[in-house]
Amino acid sequence: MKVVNPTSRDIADLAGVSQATVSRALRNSPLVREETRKRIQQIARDTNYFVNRNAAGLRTHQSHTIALLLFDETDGADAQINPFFLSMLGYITRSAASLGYDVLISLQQLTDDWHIEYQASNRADGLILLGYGDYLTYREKLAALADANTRFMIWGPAVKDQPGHSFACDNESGGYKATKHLLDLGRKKIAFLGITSRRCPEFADRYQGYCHAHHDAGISPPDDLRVNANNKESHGYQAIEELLAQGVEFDAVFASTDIMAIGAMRALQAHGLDVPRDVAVVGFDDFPLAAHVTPALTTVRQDMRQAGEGLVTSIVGLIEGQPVESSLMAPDLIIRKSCGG
Amino acid sequence: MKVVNPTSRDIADLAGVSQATVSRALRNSPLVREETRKRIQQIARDTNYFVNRNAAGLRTHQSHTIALLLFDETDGADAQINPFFLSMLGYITRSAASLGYDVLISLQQLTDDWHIEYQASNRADGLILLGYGDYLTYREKLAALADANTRFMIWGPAVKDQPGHSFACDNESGGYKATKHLLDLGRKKIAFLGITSRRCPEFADRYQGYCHAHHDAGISPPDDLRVNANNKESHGYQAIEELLAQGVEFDAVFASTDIMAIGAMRALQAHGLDVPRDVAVVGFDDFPLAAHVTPALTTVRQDMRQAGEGLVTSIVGLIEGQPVESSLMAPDLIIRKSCGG
DNA sequence: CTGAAAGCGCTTACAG
DNA sequence: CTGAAAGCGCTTACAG
Repeated sequence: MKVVNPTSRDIADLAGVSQATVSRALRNSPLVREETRKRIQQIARDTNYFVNRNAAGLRTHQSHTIALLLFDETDGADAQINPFFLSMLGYITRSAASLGYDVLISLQQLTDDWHIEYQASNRADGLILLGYGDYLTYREKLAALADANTRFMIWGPAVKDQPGHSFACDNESGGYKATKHLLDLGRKKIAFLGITSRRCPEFADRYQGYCHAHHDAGISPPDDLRVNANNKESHGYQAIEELLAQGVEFDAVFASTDIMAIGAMRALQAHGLDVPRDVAVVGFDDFPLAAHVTPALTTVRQDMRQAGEGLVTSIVGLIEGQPVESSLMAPDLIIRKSCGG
Repeated sequence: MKVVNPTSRDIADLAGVSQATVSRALRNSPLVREETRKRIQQIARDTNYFVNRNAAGLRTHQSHTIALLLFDETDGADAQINPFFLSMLGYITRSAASLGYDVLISLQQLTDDWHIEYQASNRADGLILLGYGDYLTYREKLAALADANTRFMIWGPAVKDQPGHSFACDNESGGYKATKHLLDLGRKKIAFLGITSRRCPEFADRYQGYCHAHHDAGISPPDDLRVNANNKESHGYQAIEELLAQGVEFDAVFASTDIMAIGAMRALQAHGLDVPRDVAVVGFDDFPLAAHVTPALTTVRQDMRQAGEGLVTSIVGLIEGQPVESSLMAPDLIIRKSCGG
């Protein structure tokens, strides 16, 4: 009973059956008699036998592994991952496990030459792409992936003609809710922080929601209150300083992400302005910090659990040949303290 | 030039050499002539060929993969991972990548039957174990892992006779620094939050440091100020309520983790006590929230980068047969606002 | 420096 | 229901 690294052949010898029968028994094939199957499975358990994944994978051309590719436009020095994406990780891992898949993670610079390799090398059956980045660079890579018949799911809005499938929250609706909330509270001059170009579809969609809410309120969205800012705290900070330096008046800020919102709050506070009395602030994401800063940040929550599970279900669907549609989930406005009211 | 899923044989045909030569060329074997090697590598690039990992792994009995096993005593419902461990993830992934290893992640309940399987199935060459848990349950599992000749690194203190190797910060020194800081600020009655039993060696070590600092100051550590608490915000909260309910006096709190510290701060504030004026608070970990709560938390920082890299270097060393020692890194006291001073 | 050949440990048609 | 056999795509002794 004591074999060092048992193979299915060892189990077969122990059970007095052929190796093929062991293989069938362990995969619960109906072709093998129940009594035989149970006996074999017991022996496998007793000997700590586990099917060699490399051998099985080589035969079946499957790895039962999903590669999670996180990319970020951050500078390579710091290996800190955007906490917003990190919070999805647990859900992704768990739902992958429940469907019988392992999760391989990889951090990539957006500029890296990624990664047809994961699937081509049979390390993963499919990819989940997570990150905010420049859509134009991004898109080229997606096309290359699609060309290579790689299966992948993108976290992000379904952009017209974009290769592959995606899953995201309804960013426009989120932007609308955030802005309407501010408007309903009587705020008149709402600054928008984020990139509005089509290079960043999620931010652009949030901006669309912002505009839409203004129009519905009979206001045309003020152009001088739109500040380009990247998804970094320091950029949120700078954006506010710019606005202040220009002497533009504003009584609210809608930041495209919580990270920017927090930078913005700090800048406001550093300049002696009270949040929310002088300036109300809304973020987007509801990342872990949001509830803990002072004042607690009102924000648009994306349900990370739904996101993680949706992404995994879809990629597994793609892998297993089921039809998959890109889809959107509805975000919720989480009202805390940063808008007063 | 257009092959769908090329194998080394396809590359061989294209290059007019044998398949063996392709294999050698791609592994940069000195056995193949430079000109030949370059030509083959070029063809591989042009055709998007990547070595099939399953086949290579089957031959070599290596996966070039590290499994990262995160376990937590949290209830399974919530798949949120302790942000402290999450912050190590980026560093682990990057340093693994730089050494040519992939990272597989898995969440486990401490009660799960883990995971000889990862190595036995050839999915991973070695394991990194990350989590706080009950040492007694834990230890049994470690012994099973060691029995199965699994290579693993534990994040945590090297406990006497514990199977395997570990890497951690010097928890006792950290506890000492935190407590001495409080004592130096004139605090006299310092509550300790955490489990002090040997079931939780890291917390017990932090407590040792706490006692040690008291002794060095000529004080014997007060026993009625020691409250058992698990690594959850709610437990930190409850611990303070208990102390308050009992009417024990205290002017400072040393919590074994930032998570507990934050729960403690909230409880204090909820009861109208000012932090740090009435009660100073120190945490441990310097997890992402610590700098952002109000007042910003003074805490003992464990260098996550050093931790991640240390863990990876060690497990790769173990995999590649180099001698590896368990070791400790020095933690730093990060002074912010929660102790005044 | 290169090739022919064996074999890693499985899965699955094929035959019975 | 079970077994003998082929073959997945590599790596690496062995021979030249």
